[in-house]
Amino acid sequence: MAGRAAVPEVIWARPERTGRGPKPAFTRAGIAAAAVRIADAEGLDGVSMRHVAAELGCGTMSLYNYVPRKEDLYELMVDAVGAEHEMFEPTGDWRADMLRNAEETRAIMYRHTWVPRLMSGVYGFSPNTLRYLEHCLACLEPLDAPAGTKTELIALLNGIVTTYTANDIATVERTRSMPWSEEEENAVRMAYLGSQVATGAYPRLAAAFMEQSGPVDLDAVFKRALERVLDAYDPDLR
Amino acid sequence: MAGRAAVPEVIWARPERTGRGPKPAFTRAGIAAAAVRIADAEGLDGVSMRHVAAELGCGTMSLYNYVPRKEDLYELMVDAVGAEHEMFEPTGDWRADMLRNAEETRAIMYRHTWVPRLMSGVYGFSPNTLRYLEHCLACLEPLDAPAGTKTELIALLNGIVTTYTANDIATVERTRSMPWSEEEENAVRMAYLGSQVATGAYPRLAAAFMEQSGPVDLDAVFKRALERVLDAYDPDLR
DNA sequence: GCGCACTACGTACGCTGTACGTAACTAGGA
DNA sequence: TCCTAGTTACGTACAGCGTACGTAGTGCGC
Repeated sequence: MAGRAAVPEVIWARPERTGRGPKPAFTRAGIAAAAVRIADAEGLDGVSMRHVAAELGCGTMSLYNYVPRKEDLYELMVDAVGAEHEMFEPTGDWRADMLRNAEETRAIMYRHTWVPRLMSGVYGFSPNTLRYLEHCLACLEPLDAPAGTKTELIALLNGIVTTYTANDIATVERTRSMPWSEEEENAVRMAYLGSQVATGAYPRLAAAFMEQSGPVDLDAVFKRALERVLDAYDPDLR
Repeated sequence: MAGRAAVPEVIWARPERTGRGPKPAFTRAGIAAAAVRIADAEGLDGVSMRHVAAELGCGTMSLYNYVPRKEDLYELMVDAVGAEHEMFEPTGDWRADMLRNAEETRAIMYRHTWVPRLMSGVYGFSPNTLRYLEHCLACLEPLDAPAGTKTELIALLNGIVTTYTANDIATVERTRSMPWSEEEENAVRMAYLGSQVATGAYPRLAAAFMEQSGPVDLDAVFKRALERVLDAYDPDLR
């Protein structure tokens, strides 16, 4: 093979196989699936080139025939879960459709808690990302607005889904290799937060804390935020 | 010392020093500053326990007296840049104030391009984070809404800042240890994107691409998104 | 049928986080 | 005042990481 690329490269621009030589034993999809399986089971930190290779049943360095850098493996993983998006027929109600898209993205992240951690490092623009973008634009067809505004809305919604879900999920990933549980960690953190608020150094924060009774319904908060943003882009409400 | 904690721990709940034994040679703030210096200069991947220790002029393992786990070092770093937020006197115009807060967060991220990568792994609730939250609540005092709605608005705005800025910045961090420049990488990626759109597989995306002439003004896009969200929470507009 | 592009993969290097053990130091209690 | 227990400091060591490089074998295109 002799030497990795000395020039930037998009893995999707690489043909999956060229004619010459022995038939490749694996496919990109298969590799991605293996990596996703490991990440789901052991967390993102369990995904090492060695581990993925072992899961596939090949030598570590053989993987590099398919994936030039580990970062590209991440790219493959994000694209793979992107395939879980159901690209339904738009109903004509762009608000409902976009809400559904957001809920689905959220569900994907809950299924694959490592996704948010990869989101801020990955290129974007993988095949499934592009298909999803196209799908969103199809859903937004009934919305009377310039294409630029539509893509801005899509980005905004995706951003909200990511940040709202990421914080909720982070602890799952973080505690995976720890000798204590997610609940224990959350309890300790909440205790600390309570002690800080109780010092009186943050009066308004304290008031906000007092106001809320019982645990926050994250799902409701999430939905409310989405509705607000949709409102902001709805011509019928302005 | 004998053994690290076997129970979850919030580093901020740990007293910075206890009475007994030799005086500590370093402070949390000093350690955080060293780590931030390295991350700014070499990227987040340059921040290793060894490297930070060397920057401080002490043995690697001495660091562990101050920072039980590397993750806590990240916590310190995020808190340290949080101090760069100017906690100005609220003007009474909550929209303008929140816009200013968002712009400042964005500026901080541009100064420290590694921040977004840490955002989705870190606890939150560090001292400076709490101070910032309190400050935001102070800015939102004139807004007539329940405290819950206000915190939701703050979370929403922060989320938008993070996602919008993260994507813009990711390439900087990614290409830092690569033999090619950020511009080269972006050019290659845009070329790929163009080729994909040109296949005709994504007609609506293609249309959106055609519509836009010249490079996107990211700053304008960012500001527009913020304004929309503020609209959505402005009682005067509903 | 030759050659070359390709796959496969073992070895090795420099790096990581950090467990553990030991030596030096100093504040608090007797 | 001295003793001791808790602390700091830090060298060594280990398991694991990404991946550069070299070699051996395979099969398509000329």
